[in-house]
Amino acid sequence: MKEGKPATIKEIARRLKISPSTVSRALNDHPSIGLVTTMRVKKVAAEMNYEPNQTAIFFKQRKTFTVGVVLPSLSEPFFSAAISEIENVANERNYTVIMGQSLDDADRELRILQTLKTHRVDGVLMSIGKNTRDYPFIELLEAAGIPIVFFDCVPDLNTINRVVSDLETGMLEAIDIFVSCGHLAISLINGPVLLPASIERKKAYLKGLSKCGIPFREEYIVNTDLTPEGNEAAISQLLALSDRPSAVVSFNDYVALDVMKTVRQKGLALNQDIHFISYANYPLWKYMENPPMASIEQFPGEQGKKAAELLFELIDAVERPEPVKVVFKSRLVNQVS
Amino acid sequence: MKEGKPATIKEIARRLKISPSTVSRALNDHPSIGLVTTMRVKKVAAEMNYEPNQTAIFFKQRKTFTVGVVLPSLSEPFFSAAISEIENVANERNYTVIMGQSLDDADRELRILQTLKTHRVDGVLMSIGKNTRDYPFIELLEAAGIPIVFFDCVPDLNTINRVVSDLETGMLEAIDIFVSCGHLAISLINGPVLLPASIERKKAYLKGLSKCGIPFREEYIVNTDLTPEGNEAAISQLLALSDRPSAVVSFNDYVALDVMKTVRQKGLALNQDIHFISYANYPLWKYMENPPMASIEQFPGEQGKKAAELLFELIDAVERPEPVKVVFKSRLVNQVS
DNA sequence: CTGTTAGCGCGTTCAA
DNA sequence: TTGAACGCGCTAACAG
Repeated sequence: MKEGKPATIKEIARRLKISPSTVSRALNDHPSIGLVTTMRVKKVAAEMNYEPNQTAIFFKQRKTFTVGVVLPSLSEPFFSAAISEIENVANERNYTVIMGQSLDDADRELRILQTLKTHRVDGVLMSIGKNTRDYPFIELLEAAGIPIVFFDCVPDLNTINRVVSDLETGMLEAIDIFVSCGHLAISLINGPVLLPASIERKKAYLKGLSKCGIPFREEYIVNTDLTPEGNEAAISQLLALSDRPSAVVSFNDYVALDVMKTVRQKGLALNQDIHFISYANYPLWKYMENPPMASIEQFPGEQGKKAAELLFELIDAVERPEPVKVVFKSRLVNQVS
Repeated sequence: MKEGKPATIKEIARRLKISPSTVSRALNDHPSIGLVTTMRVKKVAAEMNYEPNQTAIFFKQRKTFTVGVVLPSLSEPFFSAAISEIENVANERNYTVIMGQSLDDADRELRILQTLKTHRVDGVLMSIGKNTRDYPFIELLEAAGIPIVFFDCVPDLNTINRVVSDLETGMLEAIDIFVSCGHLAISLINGPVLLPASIERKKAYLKGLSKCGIPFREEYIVNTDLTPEGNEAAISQLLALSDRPSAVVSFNDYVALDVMKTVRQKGLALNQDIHFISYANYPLWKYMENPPMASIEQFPGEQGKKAAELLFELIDAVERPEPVKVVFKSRLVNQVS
């Protein structure tokens, strides 16, 4: 009944006048231990309020049953949806999850990875920050034999495991539906020019146009730095055109929110004078009076889940397998009209 | 250069033909080691790519520099805002954060706490689930000497450390502003009757009414189970009244979203026929065409931050201090009119 | 089936 | 200023 320090194997061994290893084996249901002694040991263990000292076990087994998750932000809906699923998968397998947020700061990101390494996590899930240019952490973890799976925002390398969304499919669908509604002046409000995510969107946009036989007009692509001001500037630029677009695909729902607000303020009618589709499928559209025509869903939860499952495969693998690439096709959802 | 296993203290000792303990001390800048040897040791350590084995250190020091965070859900904006701040505080102090989500399942919640205990976390931050009726985990952690700080959704006990929001202040402000706008028929859409959060809201609502000299009408309080259907039923009930309310305080923004949608569908004009204020301050109101009049902010980030700081004080404390209770006054924000 | 011994990597006495 | 020895709690190799 002494609540002070939890009992150790040694103590319960002494109490039963048997050896510590027998106790250890009994507690772990080792086949070579007699049923009776196993029972006796377990009984006394319970009485003495025994709890295995995991830190000792981690130390001995060289395994921590812990995975690290590194994300740009924990409060962003996309990532919190992902991490929620990741926690689920880990929980099922009796792993714990350590998390860190880089806040798009490459130094902080690296520091977190360092910490995870010294904590001897068994694996890492990661989505890199916007400002991460090179990836020293890859060989850092590689050298320590810690498998890593990237998702969503991933380094552009073929040598790594990654789960990403294919932004093209959704974009093609979006343009298709715009065209089938009679729109020909279709614009793209893209993110920062250099961002891989922007480049991919632009490529998909161009492909979508050409598939529908719509000529590309340079002035129909504008960029935003993703700040509210940038978003507003971007839409203003489009609206100022002599033949302003009647349909717009925007970088993501956050951009769309700003943009649509500006449009309203300028006295234009949403879903009438001008129509929107954007990436991300913010879950609240359904409550709005004039939501975008549709959203391009990227399935953050599913991505996180898949990435986690992949990671656990790697952790359990004996041989290091070839790098895996899993692609989630983005899809148009929430069509309102 | 062997990338296989990281070097150990022993190895670098052998390489330098000195004792492991000297190496250990040198690495930790022990004052009693000569400057030269310290330098030599550090140099060789770097060469051999030495990394301290944290699991060994945790084991020996009986300290893991890890805190656990247990929340109902990781994907809910309120909690992800909190956890983001918690991670920040922990990161500053070189602690890592393990997290688990209970999904309002009391069993899962308990299991997570068990896990945290066996992982020997140095402290726990927790917001309990809606279905948690009793708190076996409190003495569980108590017995293990693990300090715990509750926040937001906390057990109703005086013996625990907790950070909570005072729901009353915001409610009083809300009713005040409603009244000053000429509303007398002020209604409350509350959550489940038994939920402490509901009870508190009701109490505040009654107090607010009486402060303004408005008689309480039983039929002006309705309850929802917080599902979309429940929310819709609640508002329908109010709208069906012969003298329906012109102002409504709702349990939270999610309820308000459903409710306002229903109101729109019934052809009533938001912010004209009927006005809303709700708890939680969902960050997207500013984008909506007809947002609620105001929101009652509960400061999730600040709560999380404060709770984390409190926890670290407890972790560092030598003596176990008296239970602390910190209250964040809720406040009306985002007034549109 | 069970006990003995050894050691994981580190910090920390105690002696020199 | 340094080294030798020990032990944290547990598991595993090797006896018996």
